[in-house]
Amino acid sequence: MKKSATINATPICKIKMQGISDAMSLLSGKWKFHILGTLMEGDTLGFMDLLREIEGIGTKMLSKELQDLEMNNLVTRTVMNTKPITVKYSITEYGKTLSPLIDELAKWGIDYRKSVRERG
Amino acid sequence: MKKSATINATPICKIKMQGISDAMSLLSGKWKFHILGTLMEGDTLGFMDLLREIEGIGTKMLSKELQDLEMNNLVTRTVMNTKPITVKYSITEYGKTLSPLIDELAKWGIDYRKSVRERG
DNA sequence: GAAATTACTTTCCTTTTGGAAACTACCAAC
DNA sequence: GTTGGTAGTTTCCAAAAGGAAAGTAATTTC
Repeated sequence: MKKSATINATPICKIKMQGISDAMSLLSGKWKFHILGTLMEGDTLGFMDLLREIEGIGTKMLSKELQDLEMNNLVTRTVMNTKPITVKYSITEYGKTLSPLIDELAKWGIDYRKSVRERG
Repeated sequence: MKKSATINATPICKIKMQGISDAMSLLSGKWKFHILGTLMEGDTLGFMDLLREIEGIGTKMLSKELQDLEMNNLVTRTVMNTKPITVKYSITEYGKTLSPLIDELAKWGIDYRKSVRERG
């Protein structure tokens, strides 16, 4: 008799695994959590503000990631009627639902660093 | 006066951002959460078991990701004295600390899918 | 009119990631 | 001795991700 999947074949696990895949498809990449985390702290920030806040990011990646996040309704982009024009980015209400996840991630990372230091 | 980072320059934010980077450096990639999630359900599983449980993964990626996870003390690999030899993989106690994060991720992904369906 | 600021986009390049298929190696069953 | 199961490794390749630098375009300041 040929063996097949048993654990992940249960409906509950299948849904959970798909949830993981779905979440990762929106949030993967080097910068998304940093951008979202910064916008959660800063509420509304301009493009150059974000560029300055997020250490190491370049204009191309920032622009591309913001577009991705906007498409997925996690961030809003508003062109202000100023001279010179400015653009403000904010996190959406829906984007704010990521707050527990981002906090968990940051917390785990901080604890991990501690645990490595303790073990040496 | 030249502007510089204000939000992420605060010590608390710097630590948080580093936490995010640290966590992501261990957990990035297409398969790690799936492997860890499966091992949390299945407790101890052989290589072929994991290959069967995790839909879509191939031997190369499974092998490589398991090595990564083992190196970071999230998974243990034990060669059993059976004939033919079998290998069992389990999640470590430390690996289990990822449970809240994985649950958050899965939960958010499930909710996201729901919200997309509702909006159409 | 030259420099600086806002907000990007484009191009070119390197690195990383991931997958398919084939191969190794050991052992058991038939 | 051939098939089938264990547990991988290796090779070869394609696609995705990411970065540096230059370019675009509008306006304001000096």
